[in-house]
Amino acid sequence: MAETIPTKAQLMERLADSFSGYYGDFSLAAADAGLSASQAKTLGVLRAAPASMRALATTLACDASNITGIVDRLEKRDLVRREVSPTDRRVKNVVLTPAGEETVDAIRARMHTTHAALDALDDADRAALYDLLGRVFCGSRGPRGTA
Amino acid sequence: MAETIPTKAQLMERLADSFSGYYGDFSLAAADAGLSASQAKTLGVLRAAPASMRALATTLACDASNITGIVDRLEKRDLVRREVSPTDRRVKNVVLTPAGEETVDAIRARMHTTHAALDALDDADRAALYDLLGRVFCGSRGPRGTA
DNA sequence: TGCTATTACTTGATGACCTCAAGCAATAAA
DNA sequence: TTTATTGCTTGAGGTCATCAAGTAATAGCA
Repeated sequence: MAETIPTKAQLMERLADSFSGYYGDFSLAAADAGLSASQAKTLGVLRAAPASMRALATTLACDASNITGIVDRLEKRDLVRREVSPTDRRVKNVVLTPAGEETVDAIRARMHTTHAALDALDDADRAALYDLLGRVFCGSRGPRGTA
Repeated sequence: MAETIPTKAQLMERLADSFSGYYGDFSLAAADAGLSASQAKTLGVLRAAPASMRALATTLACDASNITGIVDRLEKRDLVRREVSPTDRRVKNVVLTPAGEETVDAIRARMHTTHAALDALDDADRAALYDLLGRVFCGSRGPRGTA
């Protein structure tokens, strides 16, 4: 199993390649839905829960003014809706519309390369990958972020 | 170890989160070097070997005309050099300059979050992650792409 | 209460990114 | 040679991304 142990540089290289592959699959799927990668990424964040403009900017690690434009374009397509917060009239919560939800699901379903690759793993491999990624990128351990 | 087995949807979600985390770390490191993520990604591809404009476009999954602009800007900073191919005068091979190599290495070294996370893994975990990523995204199995 | 931050969001300017359509030069195919 | 293909660049048009500046609402404090 543990073949020869990769150096850290090799691991970094592989991470770069992996994310390159994932990104390609993702943006192709997004393009199929007529969306840019940034737009699709934004929808993905909102799939979990609505978020304010500020929260989106933080999550997506970009300037708030950038979010204004992205949400403008998503709203123009009825994939998303701005709702003024009832508790703080400065903040606008961005909510996915039903069409937006469908779009996210469609994009994820269309990531054929990634799906095919995951299908090739057995349960133990999937659990291991999930766990390792969680430890590396999310600081978690179990499938539910078991602290 | 194999805790409860994650569903495919959970795995997809985690891949998205992981990608997000990696990308954030990467583009921050690139910004430290005064480069955009696309420019840094291009330099990274060239770190392995020189490539023609066409090859870069294919690898980065974008239009060839896009590469023209990116390489223009990299060349303006002496990080990269265009060399007319001796065998086909249409193609231009893009080669990393010494400054370009230094820059790639500096960016990779500055990915603190990722480095810290990898440091927290033991040898077996690293080997497992390397192997799993290879199978999912590169269709390979061992540290050397053992076919 | 009223004054002063601070915060959330938007706008406008500027530059990079990205795609498409069109064009030129060099090579390949007929 | 004639024709097609390939590699790259240019230009138009739209998105992405940041910064600086502005408006509106909230929070902190005398």
